[in-house]
Amino acid sequence: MTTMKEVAAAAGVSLGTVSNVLNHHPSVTEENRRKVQEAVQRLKYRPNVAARTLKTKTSKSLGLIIPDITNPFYPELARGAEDAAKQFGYSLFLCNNDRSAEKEREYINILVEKKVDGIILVKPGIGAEEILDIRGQCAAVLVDVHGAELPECDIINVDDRGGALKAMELLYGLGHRRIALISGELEAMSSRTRQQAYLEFLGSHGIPVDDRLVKRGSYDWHSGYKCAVELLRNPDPPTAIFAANDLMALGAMKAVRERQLSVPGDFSLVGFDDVDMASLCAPPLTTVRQPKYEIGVLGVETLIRQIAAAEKKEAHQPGTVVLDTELILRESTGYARQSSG
Amino acid sequence: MTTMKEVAAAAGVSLGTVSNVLNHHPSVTEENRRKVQEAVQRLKYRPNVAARTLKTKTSKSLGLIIPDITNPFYPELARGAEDAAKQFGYSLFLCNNDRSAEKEREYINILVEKKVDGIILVKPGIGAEEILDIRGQCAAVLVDVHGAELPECDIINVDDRGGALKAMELLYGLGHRRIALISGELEAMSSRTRQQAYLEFLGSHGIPVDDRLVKRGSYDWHSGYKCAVELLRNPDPPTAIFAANDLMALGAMKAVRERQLSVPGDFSLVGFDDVDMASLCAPPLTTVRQPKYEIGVLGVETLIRQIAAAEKKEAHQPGTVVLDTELILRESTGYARQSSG
DNA sequence: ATGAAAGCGCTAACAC
DNA sequence: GTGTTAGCGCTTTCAT
Repeated sequence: MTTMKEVAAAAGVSLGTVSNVLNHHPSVTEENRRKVQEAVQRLKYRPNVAARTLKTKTSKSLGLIIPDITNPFYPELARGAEDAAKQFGYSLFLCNNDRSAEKEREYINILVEKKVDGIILVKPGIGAEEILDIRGQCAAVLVDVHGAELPECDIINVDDRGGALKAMELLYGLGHRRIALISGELEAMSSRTRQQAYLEFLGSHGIPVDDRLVKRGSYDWHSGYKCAVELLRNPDPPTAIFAANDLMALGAMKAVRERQLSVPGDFSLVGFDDVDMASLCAPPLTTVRQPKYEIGVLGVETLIRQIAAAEKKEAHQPGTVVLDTELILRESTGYARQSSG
Repeated sequence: MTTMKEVAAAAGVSLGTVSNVLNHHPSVTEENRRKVQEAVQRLKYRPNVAARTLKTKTSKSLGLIIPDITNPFYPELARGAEDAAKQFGYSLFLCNNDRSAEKEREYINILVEKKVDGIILVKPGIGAEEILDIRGQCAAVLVDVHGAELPECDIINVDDRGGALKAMELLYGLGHRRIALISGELEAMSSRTRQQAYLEFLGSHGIPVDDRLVKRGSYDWHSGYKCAVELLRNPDPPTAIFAANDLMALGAMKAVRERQLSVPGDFSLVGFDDVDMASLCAPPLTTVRQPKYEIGVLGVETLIRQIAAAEKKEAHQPGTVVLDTELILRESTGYARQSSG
C-alpha cells in the first residue's frame, strides 16, 4: 500500500507538500503540484481514511438506524439518505434494529466508536437522556419521535394527524359511517397519532367510537389480514377500513376479497405511506402518501448542517420539521352502500 | 473524549495493561483487570476504531454494492448481509450504483479508502481486471456474474437456468404453447441466462421461436406493463407470459386484467424472485423463488472466510456456488384455454 | 513555498 | 504480568 511518505519520496518533495497538494492548499508551486500528482498516479496512491479520521476526528461516514429495511417503507427513505450522503461526500452505514431498544443501543455504540459524523435515528426506542448523550459524540437527527421531551434535538416528523384526518374525511364524504381502524404498534409515535386522529374525527362528527372497530396490527400484511378477518366477523361489520399503513391495508384487502366482497363496490379501504405495491395491486389502493425519499434526504441535510455548525464552532439551532402528506385517490374507495352504511 | 491513556492513569496501571484487558489477553491479574474495568466504566471510555484500524489495518466494516435498494429484490439481500455482518462483529456500508459502472468504481474507491475488510459486489458492471484489482486491497465476493473470466474470485450465483426451465415446464405442462417472455436488461448475466433457458426450452420442445413474443423490459413494473400491452396487441397473442422478475410480471398482470382477461382463467403469468408483493397481490403470483436473504448471508460469510484466511496468511480457495431456486405455485397459472392454445 | 516534527489513539513487540 | 516504546498514515503547526 502506497503512503504519502512514499509519494513524497518519489516526487522529491516533503510530506507536508504532498499533503498540501492533496488537500488543495493554494500555497504550492505549479511545478511541485505537477510532480506530486504524477507520483500519485504512478504509485496508485490512495489516502488512508483511518489515518485522516484519527487526526481530524471526522470520518465522512454517517449511520442510518431504521427498524427494518425489509419493510417497504424504508428502502426509499434509505435511498434518499444515501443519495444525499453521497452528494456531500459521505458514506452510509445501514443498521436494522428490529424495533429493539437494545439493538439500537448496540448500533449507536458501534457507530460512535467508528467515529461517524452523524446518526439518523428513525423511530428511536431509547430514552431521552440516551438520545441527548449521542449529541455529545456526534450529530444526530430523529425521525418520527415525540418532540416535546427533546427540545434540543433536530426532529423530522410527518403530519400523521393531518394525513389520517384526510383519509377519514374521504371515507366520511363517501358516506361511510362504520369505519374501522387497523392501527400499528402504539409504541411508535406515528401510530398513536394516527389512532388519535381517527378517534378525534369520529368525535367531531358525532360518531360514537365502537371498540370492536378498532384493531391493533403490527405493520405487516399478515396482521392486516387477521384484523380484517375479525372485523368482518362482526355482526354489524364496518363498510370501510382505514389502516395505519399500506401493508396492513393490502392484507385487509385480501381478507375482504376472500369474503367475496368487492372493493370498492362493497367495501372501501385506505392505507398510509403509498408504497410501491399500493399502485400496483388490484384495485390500486387509495392511500396517504408520506414523502419517504425526502425524509431521508432531509435527514442527512440536517445532519450536515449540524456538522458544519460544529466545525465552525457555531451554535446550531435545532428544530422540528413536520412534512406534509398527500391523499392519493385510487380505486379502493367508493361510496358506502345504502344497505350497510 | 476518554482515551486509553487516561484510563491507564485512572486505574494506576500502564497503557499496555489497559490494552491487554480490553483485548481479553489472558495475562492480566484479576486485580488489575478489575481496576481497569472500573476506570473504563467510570470514565465512560469508548475505543477509537479509527486508531485501531490505522494500527491493525482492519476496520470491521464491509461494503455492499447493489443496483438499487428501492428494487424490492434487494432489501432482503441487504438484510441478510447486515444480519450476518452484525453476527461477526462487522458493520455494513450500503451503496446503490444504479447499474452504473462509473458509480460502482467511485464506491469501490471510497470503500477501499475507508479500509473496509471486504466488499460484496452485486451484478458488477466493471471489468474483470478492475475486479481483480480489488482483491489486492480487500476481500471481495461477486454476486450474479459470469464466472468464466474470473477464476480467482468467489462468486455466488443463482440457478437462473434451472429456475427459468421450471417456469417454462409448468406453463408447458398446463398446455401453453404460445408463451411470451419479458426479459430484463441483457447486460445482467441473470437476465441473459433466463432468456437463454426460455429459448432452449422452446427449442427442445419443438416450439418455433416467435420474435414478437420476446420483449425486453427493464425490471420495473412499468416496463412489464408496457411489454404486456404490446404482446396482447399481437393478432395471435400468447396465452402465458414468463417474466424475468416479479415486478414485470405484476405489471403485465395489470395490463392483462385491463384487457378484461382473467388470470389464470384466460391467461397465465409466472414471475421470478418471489418478492413480498407476489404473495400479496390478487391473484397471488406463481413465481420462481430466489433465496435472497441467503445470498446476503452467504456473501458475508464468504467474505469472512476470505478475511480469516488472509489473516492467517493461508491460501483461500475461491469457488463459485450456485444456489437453487424453488417454483412457488400460486394462483396466476392455469390450464391453457383450448381456443387459443 | 517548503520541510521538519509533533501527535491523533491504539496495538504489539520487547524488556523487565 | 507489567511497563515502555515504536510506529500505523495522516494533518498541522512552526521554522525556515
